Amino acid sequence: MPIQIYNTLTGKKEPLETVEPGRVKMYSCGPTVYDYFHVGNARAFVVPDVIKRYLRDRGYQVLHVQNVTDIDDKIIQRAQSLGVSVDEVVDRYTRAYLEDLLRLGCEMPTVLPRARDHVGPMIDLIRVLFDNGLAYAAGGDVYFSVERFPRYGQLSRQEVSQLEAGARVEASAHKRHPADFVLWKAAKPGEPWWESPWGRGRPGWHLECSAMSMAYLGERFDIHTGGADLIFPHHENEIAQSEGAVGHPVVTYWVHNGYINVDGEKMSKSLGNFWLFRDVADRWGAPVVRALLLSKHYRTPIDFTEEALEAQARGLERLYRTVGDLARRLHPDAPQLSSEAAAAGPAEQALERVLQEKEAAFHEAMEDDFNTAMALARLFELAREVNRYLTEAEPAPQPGPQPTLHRAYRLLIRLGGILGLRLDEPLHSRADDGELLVPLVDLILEVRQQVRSERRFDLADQIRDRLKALGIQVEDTREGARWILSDASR
RNA sequence: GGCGGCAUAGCCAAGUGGCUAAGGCGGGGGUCUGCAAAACCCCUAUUCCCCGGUUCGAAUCCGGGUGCCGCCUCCA
Repeated sequence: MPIQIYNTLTGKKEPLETVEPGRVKMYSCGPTVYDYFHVGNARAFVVPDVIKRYLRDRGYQVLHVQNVTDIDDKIIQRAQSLGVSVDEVVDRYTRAYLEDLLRLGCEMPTVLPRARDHVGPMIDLIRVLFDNGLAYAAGGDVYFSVERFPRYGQLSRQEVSQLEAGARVEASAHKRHPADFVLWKAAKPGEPWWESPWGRGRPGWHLECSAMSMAYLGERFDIHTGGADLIFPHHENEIAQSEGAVGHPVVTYWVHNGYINVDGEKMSKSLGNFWLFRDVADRWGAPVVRALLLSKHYRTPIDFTEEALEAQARGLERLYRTVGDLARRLHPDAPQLSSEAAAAGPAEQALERVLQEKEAAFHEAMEDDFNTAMALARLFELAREVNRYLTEAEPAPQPGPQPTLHRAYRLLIRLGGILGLRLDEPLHSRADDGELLVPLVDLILEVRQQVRSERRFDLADQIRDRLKALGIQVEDTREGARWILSDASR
């Protein structure tokens, strides 16, 4: 079945048809580097990352461009309030962005263009817009004339006349029409500037995405992503600039993710109700944040709460634990299934069937507009089926091959990987996870096992309780004790 | 004033014309276990905000209502 994508431009799900066969070109609006990013921003990074991973799994080669906005009024303000240079703000938060992006489990985009490195192409673009009669200079600024671009409003379903009537359009003495937007902004004293045919200044915010997307992806590309708050005016203006320059549609599918809410209201910098991703990741673990972002369909708003994080953490623990159990069974040193049982007993055949079923269902979910909520549900079902096999159907441990369990393990890892969840890595990790931790805990548990074999259970329990208080959860199983890092507060 | 979205169990959430309304968390009962934890099993929505309509059949389509949210200004 072809992949279905919801297109904001048409308001419908459409089958994916790429400009070039087998190749997807995707542009995503990245961060403005003036602060650490919050969970709302994180969603806008995770969504294209999952789209990319899924498309690649389906055999597409994906070229992904995600910009870094390093020219912006907010950066200038931030530099002033911190009393440091603009360059320093840009440097600091670009670094932090990349760090947090990787921690979120996102792959590096193929290209990460910075606005500062593309002022030349932006100026060229303004020239073309002048040539096409869509731009005008006024008071040192250059504006885009929305009245000269008949298709203005197509993405957000706004009419230019209605925009005029609305109370919230930015007024400016220089604008011919209230909805006109700035392409080039004259520099005030003390602000960063670039030379241009219209004097010293800097490009308008919307311009960079037009210039850089076309620079790396060409005049026609497939997918453009961003948060729903960018539909108007950012993406509307981007369409006006790009189409106004080349004379035809540039982007096929416009994909917008829903907001992250706090107490029913949009999480945003201006409201001050934001949670920085790095803070939440410190406390709950980055995978928990990522899974929560994927637990609802990408277009639906998510209310971000402690309760939701808690529920997500508990669910994920089961998933990770299942994979950990499988890994232990499959370890060369571990006691293994007898060969006759592993060969093709009814239990193995049943499990094989389940693996196929769940894999197909996972794909069915993902190809329907990247329904990660449903895909995640199939992953949970897979884990339960594997656990059921492990607890009910497993015969006495003996050496022998276990192809079904190997397949189960690989499938979980692969499907988890499409969602960007590394199920084979620890769910909780800490800054102080040194080389020492693992052998040290193993040593303690070895001694505790000795104590248990002497049936001194009160002492054994005390060790377990004390470790739990340190965030190390010990579980005794038939094959001995196992342990995971968990949140010490729970 | 214009444009758009949402309303499904105690909580979160998938499902957009027809099989038993996914899945997660929580709760109850059980199996296993020195205990605990984990895991597994069973139970936890006769019904999808309300009222009409279309249809053999609707959570799903149409009309009306109520409530909440968003965009129209920087915002992911």
